[in-house]
Amino acid sequence: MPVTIKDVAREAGVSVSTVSRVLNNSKPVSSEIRARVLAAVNKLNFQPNSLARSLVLKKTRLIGVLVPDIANPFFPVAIAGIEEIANMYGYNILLFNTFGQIEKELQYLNILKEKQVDGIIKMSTQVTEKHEEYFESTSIPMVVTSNCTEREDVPCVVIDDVRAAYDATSYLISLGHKRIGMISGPLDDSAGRDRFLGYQQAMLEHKLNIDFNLLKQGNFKVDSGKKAMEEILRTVAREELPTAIFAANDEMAIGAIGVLLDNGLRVPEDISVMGFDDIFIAPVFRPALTTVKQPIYDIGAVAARKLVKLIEGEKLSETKTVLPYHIIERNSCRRI
Amino acid sequence: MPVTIKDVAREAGVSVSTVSRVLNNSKPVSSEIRARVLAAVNKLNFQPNSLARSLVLKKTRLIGVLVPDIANPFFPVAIAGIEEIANMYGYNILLFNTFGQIEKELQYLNILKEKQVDGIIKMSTQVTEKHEEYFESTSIPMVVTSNCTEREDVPCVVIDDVRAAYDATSYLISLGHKRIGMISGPLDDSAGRDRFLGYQQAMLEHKLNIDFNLLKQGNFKVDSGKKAMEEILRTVAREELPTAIFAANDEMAIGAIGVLLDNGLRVPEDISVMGFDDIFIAPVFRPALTTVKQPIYDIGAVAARKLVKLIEGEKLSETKTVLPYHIIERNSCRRI
DNA sequence: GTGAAAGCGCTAACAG
DNA sequence: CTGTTAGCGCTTTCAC
Repeated sequence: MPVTIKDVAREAGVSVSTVSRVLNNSKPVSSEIRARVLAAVNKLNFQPNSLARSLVLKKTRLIGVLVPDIANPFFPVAIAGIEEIANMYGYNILLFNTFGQIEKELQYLNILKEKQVDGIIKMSTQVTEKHEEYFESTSIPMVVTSNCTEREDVPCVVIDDVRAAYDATSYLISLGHKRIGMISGPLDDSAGRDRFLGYQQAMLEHKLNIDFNLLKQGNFKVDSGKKAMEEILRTVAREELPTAIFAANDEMAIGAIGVLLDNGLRVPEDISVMGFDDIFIAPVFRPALTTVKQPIYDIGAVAARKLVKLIEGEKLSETKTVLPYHIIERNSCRRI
Repeated sequence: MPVTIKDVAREAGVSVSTVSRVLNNSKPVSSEIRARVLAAVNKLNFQPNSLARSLVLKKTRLIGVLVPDIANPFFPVAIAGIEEIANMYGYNILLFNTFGQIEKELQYLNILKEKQVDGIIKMSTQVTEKHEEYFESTSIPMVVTSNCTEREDVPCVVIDDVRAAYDATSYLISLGHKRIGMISGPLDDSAGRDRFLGYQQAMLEHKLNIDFNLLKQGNFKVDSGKKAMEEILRTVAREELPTAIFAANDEMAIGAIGVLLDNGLRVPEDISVMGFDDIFIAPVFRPALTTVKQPIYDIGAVAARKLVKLIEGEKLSETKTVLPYHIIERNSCRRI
């Protein structure tokens, strides 16, 4: 039913190869014939079938993107960055939400292979043995973000989460805080683990005691931040409360602040709270969130740029790109 | 290089059609041969090339999704709904960010056609003549959200934005407010237009004056809410200030509240602010946002369900699905 | 410059 | 039940 290259050829009175040539500018075609072909294309409103094209070219101009949780405000921004660059180079995005489930991710990785995507961007979460197998078994270029593996051959774009968390914690310490709690992310997630490591490192290095009662693990969502804070409030005596809380992301920080406020505690007067990411809400939240700003959009954009290079066989100037972060001082932390 | 169905056939000592049959369970195959084929598939780690498959089947199991702005927290949640249902039925998502630009959207629509997607979900923004042409020219099933057209044949899933905005405004009125301003969305966006209409309707019906100085247009982003509020503050005398502001979405409401707070005005004591959408931040924001809750995830899920039905030739029980909304009373609006 | 024909990897008649 | 074969719509040698 749809019009094919054959129809165009017939209409223009030429061969299909000629049509293909003018469509792709792959070989010189006399201007007279070119015009006839173009006219036919227009008249029939022909649109090439990219499946057929891809099948012979072995190129789909498709990039698979795996995110753990698209509803987490971090990822849409990164995806926007990916999309923008990908589009610029003529690639489109096949999106998969893994819910952080490793089996789902593996399953999707297989689908991506079947769909013959030209490349894959895998955002955060862990890299398991199964992944390693996958890396071995396929030659689809892949770049990962927020999580460099030990494998030298898998390019990645990250920030230095450990150092960022170290700096954030040190910032809190420089403000005079000594009892600093942390609401961490899941420890099987690299960002979760690294940020916890950074916190630990800073505490240790400053000879500050880590009170395990002030340590809670969340899942990067608002609710888990709430729960963590509630638990701290419930289990820790008033006078033992931390003077500062470092949350592994802004969402959890916001959840924690809500609970604090609801319990008549003031932020930052009674307790300082520091976030991580600097999502859109951080500057407008009250108190405006003191946080670690990640170049979220750029993470996506750089990953996409890297992947495109990889796909097109260019050399990467560096396989691991570390992007800068900044501590943004706002109003949720105070000097004591 | 990659292993094809031919390789499997050779390995198993059967014909390609037999391999195809066991892979698709399309025809009975003796269990002995089936086992041999499966063994070969495993041994060679064969993965069918879905391009070739799609080319002959004329079915890609791909759904194109067009969103105006993936960074707007509304859409990721809707996308999650789409993804979940689509996946359940074996479809994957091709994502496009249109930035609200109509030409970009049209361009993407063409790409989707070339990519032979089985269906399209188009979220919000307008439906122009060009779109109409597109609808005419293609037979790809499409469902639109947040924006029903006059075309009876294009299924959609929406909430009644006019009535929701009407109810929201009436709610404010019922609280005793008379000077109610509005920060609307772009009027060429259906949600923007309808919500403004609903506001207008409620005001008129309650014989309340609409002060044009209290009307500002934003673009659904936090910053535009800020700007709108700043402008109102700058141009309107203190004693003429509205007692309530209705923002066309939560982001703008949050932006507005920030400006109010920064200017020493209290929310809701001095000015009430009502939002729309109930994005994740609404309940945790301070003051917790009084808003109109849309079933965001469901909008995506229902749209996807509808589209799948359409693709698979099932009858739709209704072409237009109107989902319920609810006014959520929290702390950003007060009775005066 | 242009056309004929092979083939990308798979499915689905059509025979047997 | 199983194999042979003809395409799906396109690109690309290879001749002319």
